[in-house]
Amino acid sequence: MRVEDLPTDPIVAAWVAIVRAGNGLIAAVAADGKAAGFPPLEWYDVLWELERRSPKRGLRPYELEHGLLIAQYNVSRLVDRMCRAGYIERRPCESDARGQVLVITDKGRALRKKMWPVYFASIQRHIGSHLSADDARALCALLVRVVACRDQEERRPDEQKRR
Amino acid sequence: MRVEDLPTDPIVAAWVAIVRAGNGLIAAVAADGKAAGFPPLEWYDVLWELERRSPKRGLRPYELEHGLLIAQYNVSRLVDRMCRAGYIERRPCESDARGQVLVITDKGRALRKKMWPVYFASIQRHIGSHLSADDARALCALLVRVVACRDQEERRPDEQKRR
DNA sequence: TCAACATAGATGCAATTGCATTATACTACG
DNA sequence: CGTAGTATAATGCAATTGCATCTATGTTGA
Repeated sequence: MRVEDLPTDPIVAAWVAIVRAGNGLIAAVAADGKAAGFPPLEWYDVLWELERRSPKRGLRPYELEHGLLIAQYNVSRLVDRMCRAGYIERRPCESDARGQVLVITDKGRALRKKMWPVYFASIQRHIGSHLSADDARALCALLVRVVACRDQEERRPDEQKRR
Repeated sequence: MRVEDLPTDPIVAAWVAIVRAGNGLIAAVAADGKAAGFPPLEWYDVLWELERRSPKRGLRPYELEHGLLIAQYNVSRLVDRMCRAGYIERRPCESDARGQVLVITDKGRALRKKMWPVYFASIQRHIGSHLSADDARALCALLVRVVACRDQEERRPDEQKRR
């Protein structure tokens, strides 16, 4: 991708650049993970959410849904697969009989620990080798503004289509 | 998304921010398109590539593959669907009997023309209302560096896993 | 208290994607 | 030339996703 190829309207150019960079990076990092024989990138995110946000507490599926921006029916099935693989566990939820609490297993913790160095190296290679720490911070600052604002907007009116 | 939620390592934070922003924006803009009754976002990209890069020439499927970062087998089937819908056409390729040339139809041009204002407004709403033109340009400059460099790397060695 | 409505999660079915492989045509080199 | 190797595109089949709907439980208010 070169600057010259982007649309002249700076906002539209930003849209194209974000989408392209996002897709390209995800594809590259996911490919490294797969080459190492790991399950999908997504599984890492779930394991990480469960591990850090649940010292003993666990997470409700809808919290995963919101945190990772996965559709509800896909959370349901992703959790199925990860339970079947033995990386996480469903437990009944004491405060709400409709719900459940998801907990990472030892096997899940072990997998996450094994995955991280690979993904870390991949991220460093694909991003870190081309941006300084300051560049990276500047990039974050800009991106955070876009996403933070968008969230607020969408959470206000009615909230049925979240993705 | 807030800066405080990002990992402390600035490179990893950039990775998270790019992925989150990319997914979030795509979901938001795609939702607007769907609400307007349009086919998937992806179709717009194909129509646009064909329209601008083919005054009379058309594009080879593998050019779409590289340009839009879609896997070869998915290009093949995406083209099927869009042909069936009448928005594009396959034509035999004169210089290479294995291949074909894709061309946008009048119906396709009309669809793209109808889609653009909707997507443009959506992009403005989700990005433009939160970034100045200069912010947007700065963002592009940073993202382009990441992606441009990554491309070069991956095109060098052997090139089997592209997206 | 109970009816009306909202929320958590699962699921049937169709559409799409990923993976592996195939068919066909081009290219290069002995 | 002829053959080994490579590039273009398609496809069978399994896995995943999207959409619509469903069940069960929680919440609210007359």
